[in-house]
Amino acid sequence: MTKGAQTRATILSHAVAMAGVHGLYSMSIARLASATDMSKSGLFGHFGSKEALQRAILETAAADFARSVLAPAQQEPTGEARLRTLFRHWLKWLYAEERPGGCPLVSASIEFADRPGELHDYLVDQQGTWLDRIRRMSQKAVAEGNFREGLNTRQFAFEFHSIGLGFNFARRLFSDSKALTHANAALDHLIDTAKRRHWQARPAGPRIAGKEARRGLRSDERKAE
Amino acid sequence: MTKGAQTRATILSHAVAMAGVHGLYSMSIARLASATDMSKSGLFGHFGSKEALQRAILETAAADFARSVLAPAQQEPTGEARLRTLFRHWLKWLYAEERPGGCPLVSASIEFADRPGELHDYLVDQQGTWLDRIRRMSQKAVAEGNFREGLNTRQFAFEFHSIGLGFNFARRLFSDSKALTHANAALDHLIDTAKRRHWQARPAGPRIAGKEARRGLRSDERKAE
DNA sequence: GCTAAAATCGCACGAACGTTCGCATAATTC
DNA sequence: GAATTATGCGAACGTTCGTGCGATTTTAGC
Repeated sequence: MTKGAQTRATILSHAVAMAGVHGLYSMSIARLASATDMSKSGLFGHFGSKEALQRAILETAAADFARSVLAPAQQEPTGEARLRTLFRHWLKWLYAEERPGGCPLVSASIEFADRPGELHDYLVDQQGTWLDRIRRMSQKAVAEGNFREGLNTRQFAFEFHSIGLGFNFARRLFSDSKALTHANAALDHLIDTAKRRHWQARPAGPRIAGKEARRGLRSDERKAE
Repeated sequence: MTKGAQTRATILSHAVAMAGVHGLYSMSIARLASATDMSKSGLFGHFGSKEALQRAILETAAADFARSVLAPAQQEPTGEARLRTLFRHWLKWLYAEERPGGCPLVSASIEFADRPGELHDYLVDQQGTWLDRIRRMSQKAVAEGNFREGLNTRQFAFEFHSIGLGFNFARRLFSDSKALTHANAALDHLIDTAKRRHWQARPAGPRIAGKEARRGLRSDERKAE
């Protein structure tokens, strides 16, 4: 019992790293077995199928994420401070040197975005919860009066999340050493905008006319949450 | 000659779609052959190796991208209008109904971010050029006086790119119908910020103290380009 | 320390993979 | 229209894939 759970944990630790580099689908049981000094069949017995292994990998990654990113933020006071702590730990999680391949949840989400199945559904749920958590944190900052009233918190969560994706991309593909700086500056922009009572009221600059102006996207920006 | 190039194009058209869903690595020649009503060996003969096929897929995608996204923007006047047109066509490209799996270049970049080889290098180069193009367009807007002087155009390109990644993610994984609205609103935020002469000078709100304030990331924000 | 259960192994399987090769047929050139 | 080249097919290759099974070793409870 104890032994089984222990090897299982060892396997999954290697598996998360391997899935990050090769992807959940391309990662093979034989390679994973040789990385953990086990036989294919011995390793296989712990999961019963490859899909169960993939599922376990995602659950392991989600648990790590909760421990490394969510938990530290939960110990901060609510509002802006908690959001900033969340962001900081998220970036650290996205680029952890000991885990090549970046965030396995992000990689898997891209990999399974258009492939229906259990893994797809799990990822939609997991990532949806993550985005909603960001939204609720920003909503809390609104309720506390730090962020402006009427802030579109879904929009806020979208932009918050986008910055992390941009960081993940730049840091992993380009090894861009400035990515962290860019991401932090982008978060500052975002939070400043969330605070400003009327972000539309800027020093009047030349505004281009034509079809761009007709989109009228500004309209839903004030939508109550 | 003519015949060969024609079938090759047909193959690649199917291949781009298939690579978007299954990934460049997991996509198999047998499945691609059956999708194009050809034999495995007949199809294989056009490329000589799987890696050459993958490479051809990326080149096809990049050429499509240039035609669908870059070319329309090139016909607009430089500066903000061109950037907005670029963005609009980029979003359309990221979510083209006829091409499941989203942008193959983005998916492949995630897939090969940590796998060295020819494909990795190609993607680094291609995506690097793309980011640099955004940067140069924003630099043009600065030179023309529409964007503020001293704007960190690398930062601008980072944020511009991040919004697209966020859109790609939300639209594909969540089928989020609001993703387009969010992305457009985010671009408006970004461009407004790029115009404002001193974005730091906002109505003073409560600023949290502590370790967050010590990061001092603001310092490189004014870095000359 | 014995025993039942859990964990692991070696081996084999059928299927799918990328790739090769020789042969037929189609397209192009003269 | 004949000669030549380009194009595509079928069958087979060696390898790797996920998975199943019986035997063996290791662990856990008494």
